[in-house]
Amino acid sequence: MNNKQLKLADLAKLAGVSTSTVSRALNDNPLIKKETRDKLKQLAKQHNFSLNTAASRLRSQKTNVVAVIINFDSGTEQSINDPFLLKVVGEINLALNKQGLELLLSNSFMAGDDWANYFINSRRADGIIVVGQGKDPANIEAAANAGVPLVVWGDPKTPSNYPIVGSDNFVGGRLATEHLLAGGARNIVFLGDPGHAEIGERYRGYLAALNTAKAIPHVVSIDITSGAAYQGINQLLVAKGLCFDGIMACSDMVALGAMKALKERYISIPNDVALVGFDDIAMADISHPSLSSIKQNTQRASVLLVDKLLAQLQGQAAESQVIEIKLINRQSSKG
Amino acid sequence: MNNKQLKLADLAKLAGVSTSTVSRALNDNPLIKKETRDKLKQLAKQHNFSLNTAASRLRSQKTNVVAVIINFDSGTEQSINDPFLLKVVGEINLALNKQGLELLLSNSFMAGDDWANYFINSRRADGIIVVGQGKDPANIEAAANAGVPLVVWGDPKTPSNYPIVGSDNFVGGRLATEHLLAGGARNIVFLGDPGHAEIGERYRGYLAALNTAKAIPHVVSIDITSGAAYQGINQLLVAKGLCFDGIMACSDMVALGAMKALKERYISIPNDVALVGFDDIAMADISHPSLSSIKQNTQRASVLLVDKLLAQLQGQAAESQVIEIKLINRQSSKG
DNA sequence: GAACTTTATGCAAACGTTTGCAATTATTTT
DNA sequence: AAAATAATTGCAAACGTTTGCATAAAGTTC
Repeated sequence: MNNKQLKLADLAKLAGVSTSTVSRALNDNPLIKKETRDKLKQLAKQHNFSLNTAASRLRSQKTNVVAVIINFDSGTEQSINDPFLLKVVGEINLALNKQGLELLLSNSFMAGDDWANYFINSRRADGIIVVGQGKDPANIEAAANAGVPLVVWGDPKTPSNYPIVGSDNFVGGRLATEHLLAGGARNIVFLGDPGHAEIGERYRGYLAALNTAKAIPHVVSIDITSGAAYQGINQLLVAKGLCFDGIMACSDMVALGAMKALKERYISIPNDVALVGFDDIAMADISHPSLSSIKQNTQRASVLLVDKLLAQLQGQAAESQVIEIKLINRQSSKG
Repeated sequence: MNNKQLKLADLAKLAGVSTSTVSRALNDNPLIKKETRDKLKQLAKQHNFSLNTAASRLRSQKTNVVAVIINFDSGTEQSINDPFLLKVVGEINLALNKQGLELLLSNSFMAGDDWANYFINSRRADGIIVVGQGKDPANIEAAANAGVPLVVWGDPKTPSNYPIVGSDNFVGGRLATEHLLAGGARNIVFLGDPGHAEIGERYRGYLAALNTAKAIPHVVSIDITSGAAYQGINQLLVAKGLCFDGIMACSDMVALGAMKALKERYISIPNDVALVGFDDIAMADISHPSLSSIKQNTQRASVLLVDKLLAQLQGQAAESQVIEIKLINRQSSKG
């Protein structure tokens, strides 16, 4: 369309002012008289001008970009398809945009192990949001130690030198388990891998609740996928029969996989086996029977993540923070 | 950690060569002797050096970034939560990474209406991938007309001056409907909004199949959400009773919403009502009964999208391309 | 109305790469 | 061994902003 790309200097010439004035005006610098600012902004819009971010970033040493890393465990089947993690990314995107920041979506494949280097030294981004603690916090710690502005979605109770925002997974696990116990379940299976940070907390909550009720724990350790859950419950049923009357699943997708296995064998939910998931994804409400779940307030979490990152970018400290959780009682468990 | 950020000039001094040599070496320019290249790369790694992308982009006028825009219809409830769209974004991310490109995740809120200006003139990205055609192609067309390298995930049969990669939605709609007819259904409801480009094609495929079979169409137009589908089917049942024996849903999430409404009323699936969805998301296999669906090969599509964008970046033309689809026959329909 | 403060603008030097061209060195040819 | 060619490397000029400092204009105070 434009045969030649307009630059700041051209705009300045058009307006009969210096480039510094235009630059300041477009950045809304109060050093420039209000009416001059408005006039120049108008002119810029009119000529379809937009600043060259490369030049701007080079000079100002600031990118206004935040890298979001989806931190999958390698060797796990939990994939880019996990609806919950993707939902969190979506919410973070909105929260960032609201602050005028952009989102560079990344993963360990691209970023390698040295995140400080890849993102910050290279001026790709000003800070990092990590979604998911994973099993091994080495990369996160290394980045934090290198002084990178960084926040993590994960379990906020984990000791760390970087802020973690997330649900109180221990309480969530305990709440879900107490709910199952209250419904009359005595033999409750924990379905998930306690080796994973957040899930481990949910597991300890589960243990605590069982302990109080003097019930016996039983864990079926699986990947965080519905397929693995389906197989896990199937195998358990084949091997030991219906030896349980409750399942506390580490996520909704996992719960739904288990639900399928139960339904296929005409095991009544919640009468024979009661079931509680975690996350409260859209499908929890749509499944039949609908799935009781621990709702995580991802929207609030995303806003907090961004706030805390912003604080760090301005040189302030930021603390980990727990997000409230809520048990959503649906048909899969006895209210 | 490092109290001072290393730059190319420092590295050059360390190695006793000029900055141009280091620059060329790190970019693997064959002008530099192989062993010098290797030595310098080694040195860079050892000193944890990484290029300043801002400077590099400014000078080379290339960003190696691709903007991905999730193109929601405004006024629609289809949201950032849609698991299918997010899955596509995930796959695109992988495909881009494989080519050494990075993904800037964006949406209409951030980018406004003038995408050429916001992304390209400002040197935020080299090209754009739009996920979803939406109801109104004005923004896409404007960008394409401005000469922006651009590809779209959508219905490839749509006439356009930009390449669209996607499934053959017409054939998909026809296939699904024929499958329902073959199972004995005669009164098949189309559940979805035909005003949306891709869904419209599915609808026309549905009509074609019905026409051949001399069956009568019936459309329930709803938003692309499971909640809307649940309500839509519920209202239909209340108003007219069980006046249908098949549902062709415009997406799996929609189909699952409908399924819930049916199950709640003890309408047998597939005996009373057979059901086919579209997308083949993970939940289709996990729901009970499992959901027959038209599988879209998103992985292949993503690779093609990236290839075609790359072609444009190199000044070559690229054409729209149809991706094969496949009917996945599960329990929700009579095979 | 001179001395001072406040407000508004311009000058010019960065920011850290990449790259056309020139210069040097090594290799081959005559 | 000189001349010609090929293989490496270095010089220095961009790329388009932002910003500290200097300057000019306007307003205030005594």
